[in-house]
Amino acid sequence: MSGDLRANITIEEVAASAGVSRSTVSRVVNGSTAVSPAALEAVHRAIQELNYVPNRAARSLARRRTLAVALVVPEDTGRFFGDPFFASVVSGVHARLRRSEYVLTLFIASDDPGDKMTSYLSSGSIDGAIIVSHHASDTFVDRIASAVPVVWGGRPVHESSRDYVVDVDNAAAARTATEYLIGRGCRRIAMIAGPASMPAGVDRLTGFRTVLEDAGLAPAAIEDGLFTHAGGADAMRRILATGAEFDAVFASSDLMARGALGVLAAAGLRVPDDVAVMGFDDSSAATSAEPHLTTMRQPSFAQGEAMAATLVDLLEGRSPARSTIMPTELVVRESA
Amino acid sequence: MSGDLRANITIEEVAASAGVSRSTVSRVVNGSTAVSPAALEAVHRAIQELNYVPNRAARSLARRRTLAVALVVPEDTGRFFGDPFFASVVSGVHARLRRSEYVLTLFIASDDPGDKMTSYLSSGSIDGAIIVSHHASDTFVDRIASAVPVVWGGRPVHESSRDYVVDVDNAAAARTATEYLIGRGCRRIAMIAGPASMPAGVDRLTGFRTVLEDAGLAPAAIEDGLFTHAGGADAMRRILATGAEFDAVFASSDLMARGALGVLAAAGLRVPDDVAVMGFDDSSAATSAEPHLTTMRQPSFAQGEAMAATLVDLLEGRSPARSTIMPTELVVRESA
DNA sequence: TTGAAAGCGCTAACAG
DNA sequence: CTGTTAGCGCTTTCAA
Repeated sequence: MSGDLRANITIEEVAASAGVSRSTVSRVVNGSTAVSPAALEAVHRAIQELNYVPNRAARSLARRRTLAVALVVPEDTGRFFGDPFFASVVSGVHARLRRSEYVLTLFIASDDPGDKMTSYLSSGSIDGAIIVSHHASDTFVDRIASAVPVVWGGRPVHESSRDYVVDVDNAAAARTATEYLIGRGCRRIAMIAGPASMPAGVDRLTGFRTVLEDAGLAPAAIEDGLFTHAGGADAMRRILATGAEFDAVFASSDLMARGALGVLAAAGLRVPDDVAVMGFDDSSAATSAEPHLTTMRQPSFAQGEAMAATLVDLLEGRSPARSTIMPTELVVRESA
Repeated sequence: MSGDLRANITIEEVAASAGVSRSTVSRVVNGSTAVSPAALEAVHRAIQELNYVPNRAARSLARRRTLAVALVVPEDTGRFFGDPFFASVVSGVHARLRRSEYVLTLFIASDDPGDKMTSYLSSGSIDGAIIVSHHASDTFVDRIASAVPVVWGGRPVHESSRDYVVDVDNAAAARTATEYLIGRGCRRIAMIAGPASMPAGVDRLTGFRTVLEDAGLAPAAIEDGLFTHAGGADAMRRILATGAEFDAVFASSDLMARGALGVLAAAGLRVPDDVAVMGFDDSSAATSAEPHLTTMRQPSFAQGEAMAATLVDLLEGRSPARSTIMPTELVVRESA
């Protein structure tokens, strides 16, 4: 059993069964139009009957493509896997890829220049990559982007004209969130921001600041929550420790908001009565939080699908949009 | 750029450069011993100089193997990605695979009998699989296991003599945890268990019950927390709602324990003063919880490595142990 | 519209 | 120990 070949039927057998040549079978499999209806029909029947599935290695070899794309995850896997937002993005990527001929390989990238990453990439193990969560300090992303076509989930730290990106308008979304808080009567709003090394973190902070400024308000506090649960909790503790007064906290991710919630509860503060809490993402963390989070929804699954679709288009020679901006939406629940 | 071939050098060029035949190069690449020191040396130099990396599709085609293994994730991705325990397992799997010739593909499996999963598996897209988080109701696992060699992370629901599994002694670990709680003076212990459809959930519950029985104690309550954060919180609420008295709660995972912690705090109960809380896993959730969780450590990264190692051995014709039981360890922090 | 033929880059007998 | 010889299963000119 171990590793041996399942005697799959080949294109040759399909051809024989359909009474045509290999070439013709190949043509119908690959959707060429130059096939007579009769042949088409015969081949389809043969494929059906024999349950033919093309051998991917052979195709790959002949076409000089790997038919695989990588989902690039930073070596610090907790950063990625810890956030339910990404679970949903991955589902979307997978869903779209499933309808394509590409498989999704998991690629945990490290910044160690000594690792075999580059040789892996250039050995043609991958036709393209989707890079989702990266910091300014991650140098591996450049190595990857220079080796294969890349689609970015969220605008990259170093933007270049060759980039393809799927994103939301983070600044606008943060503005909407902040305006909601102000509309609700909050005046001393603290922010638990994402790291300054990540575009999403920066853009949301910018949106927040803009609205506050326009309203003639000053941030009650701003702390980096690292986009993690623990980081959000720590940030909340730091804000509490400063003794600053605040009637709301806006966290750049639901995960951080949930971390903050725990600290707030431990400090005896009521949400939303004493302090309103606003999240971002509308990931499953929003509804697993207590109380449920008011948040800005990102269409995570659709974002994943869009990333995959963009990459597939790119690899198949079509010309996808360089930038796909997905809509966000305010979701009001209990926390604010 | 899109999808085109990077003109990689081939085995032929290496052979020419080294002054030997393709076969000899192939032999050294594949570690055959039957090569003269001189040839070995020459080939190695040529490989180095030319920066040769074998084409994986060609190898795959010739060897009739895909050189890819799948990490099987249940369609409900949140179940998997939401738990930091798995982030660590995946890292371990990846780390081990990196030293092999296999790539890791992500395979989101569904129970939909109509999907193309089976044809995917039998089209030889994968040489083997690692299945990590599955319920009794997941039927896809059987389809996978009957198509390719499988290594189970945690004993499978339906055990068969052909299985290879990497696990911890869940019952023993739960016993240790429970004994610790009793030793600490707790007498009314509630449990937030994993689902009855998952072996790990069942085994831990069994361990808990055994110790209680031996001590002449009865469980204060038992609720299913679904191995999720939200499920843990809900379970805690249910326990609170019954009005049962308890001085400790033992959760089958850190994630559930953290969910419970939030509810406890909201209810005004002090941990560990009013109630001791014990987790399981020692994942990052243990230290992102407030207070930090006392828990049973599982060597998650090593478990991942062991799973991958077992699968690689299997695929390469070696005979790995059918069962690898990894050690657990009590980690005392603040919560109990 | 179709088939023949020539590979894609590598492995694996089989001789020698 | 090493080279020769066949493929692995599919795509893709090139003629017909």
